[in-house]
Amino acid sequence: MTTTRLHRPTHRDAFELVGSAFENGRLLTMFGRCEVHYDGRAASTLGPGQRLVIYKPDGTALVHTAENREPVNWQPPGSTHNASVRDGQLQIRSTRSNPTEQLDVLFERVETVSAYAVTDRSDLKLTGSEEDLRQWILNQPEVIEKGFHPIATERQTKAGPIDIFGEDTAGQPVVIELKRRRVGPSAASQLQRYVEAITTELSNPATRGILVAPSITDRAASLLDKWEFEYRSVEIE
Amino acid sequence: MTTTRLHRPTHRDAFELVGSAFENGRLLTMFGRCEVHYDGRAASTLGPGQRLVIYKPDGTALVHTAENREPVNWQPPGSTHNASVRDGQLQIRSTRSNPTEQLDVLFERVETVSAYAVTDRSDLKLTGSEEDLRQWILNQPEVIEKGFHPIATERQTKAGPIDIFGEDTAGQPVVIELKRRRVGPSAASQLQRYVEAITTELSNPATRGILVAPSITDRAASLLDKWEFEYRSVEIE
DNA sequence: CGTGCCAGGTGCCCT
DNA sequence: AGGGCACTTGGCACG
Repeated sequence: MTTTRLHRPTHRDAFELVGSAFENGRLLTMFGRCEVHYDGRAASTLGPGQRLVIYKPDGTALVHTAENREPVNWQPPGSTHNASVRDGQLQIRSTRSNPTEQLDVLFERVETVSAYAVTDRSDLKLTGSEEDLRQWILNQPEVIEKGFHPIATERQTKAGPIDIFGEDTAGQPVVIELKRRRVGPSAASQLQRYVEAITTELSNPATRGILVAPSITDRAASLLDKWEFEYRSVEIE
Repeated sequence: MTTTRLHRPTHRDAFELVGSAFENGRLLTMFGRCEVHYDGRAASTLGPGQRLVIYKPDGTALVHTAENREPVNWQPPGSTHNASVRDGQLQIRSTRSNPTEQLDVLFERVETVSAYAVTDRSDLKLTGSEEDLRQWILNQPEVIEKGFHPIATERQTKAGPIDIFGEDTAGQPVVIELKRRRVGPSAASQLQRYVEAITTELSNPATRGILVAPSITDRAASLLDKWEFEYRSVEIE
């Protein structure tokens, strides 16, 4: 049996199903009126209301309202779930350590519980990431400039890894920072840290910095300007 | 009736329920074997497998597997959902514009569909945010240093808004950047941009920069060192 | 609307 | 385990 469902169960019945779902590694969804208390990295309280609550076999807990992509409360993977019935409420506590945090969902009334056995899966293939942008540039270095020669990706520096490190026709070092979408000041600062690290490491003040992105804000542009860095507009394919 | 459920429905029956759920602003959950295609800011394909799919009345779509907090695929709020039956599959397409993107979920088999009417709600109260940290410091400026005098929060500069702007006992300007958790190089750079903006604006090279956070990485510390900025360790309460 | 930035960010990879 | 960073980041507040 791959699916077990209860409609308007007693707390005791819901408790039984929830407990066995946790034991057997089922994916669990619950809908009902509940309040939620979180304490850990921050602390929060969510007053009574109807929510969709999801418990995953990997320890994830999600509390969803009718709005937004983000759960209003959650617990990350690696947590352990525990159900109990007390004071006329079905309480489900999700706990983890490092950092220590716990999520309590207290159901006043459970409308629906469903437990699913998830066996069949396959992985996501995604294109259009920064990694794809990098491959595209490595295959056609001339989109940076004529004669640009890539030497390494993820080249390590004291300031962190450079997306693409290379040389121009004059043999001068070139530091390239890639972004798959419109960038602001932080990307310019990031490039600056890398260029400075390379400049110091190679003792070569002629090191160039190039920011590659589909577009750029005014503030980012003036930062590049100040540091005499360059910008290449590259549309994501 | 607040909840409608179908177990192993025909595509036609599922289509009817899904369509009316979209029309009536219901919260919808579906579990079944499906494949997913996304095209928009990036592009992705998810091969056949069992997933939990959620459609919210605000236009959100979420495709969850049995692992992780994040949906494997999704569509943000503001999208519109549309169901159809074709080629023996139940297709649900979620579309939005600006940016243009679309998500197709193709159910080969629907195990369960549930539509919930969500009427009862209340809002989240959260404590321990950066805003709380700011208020805590404004109430006790001496945690920064004896005689520190806050003048403004969110003070605007050419580089962006300063968390707390103030003066020390010598009357010198002080720029404070707050972080609620351990910080890396980007926070140091952020502080640097603000201090430079203030230094320029006030023509006062004695402007001080202070980073306030529970802890700090080595790289961030050496950046602060280089720029002669200071660091105050403040535990979140 | 775009710009900028926080988030209980999450997830991935690397050391 | 910690560091650094990308992410279809999402969400908010402000100009």
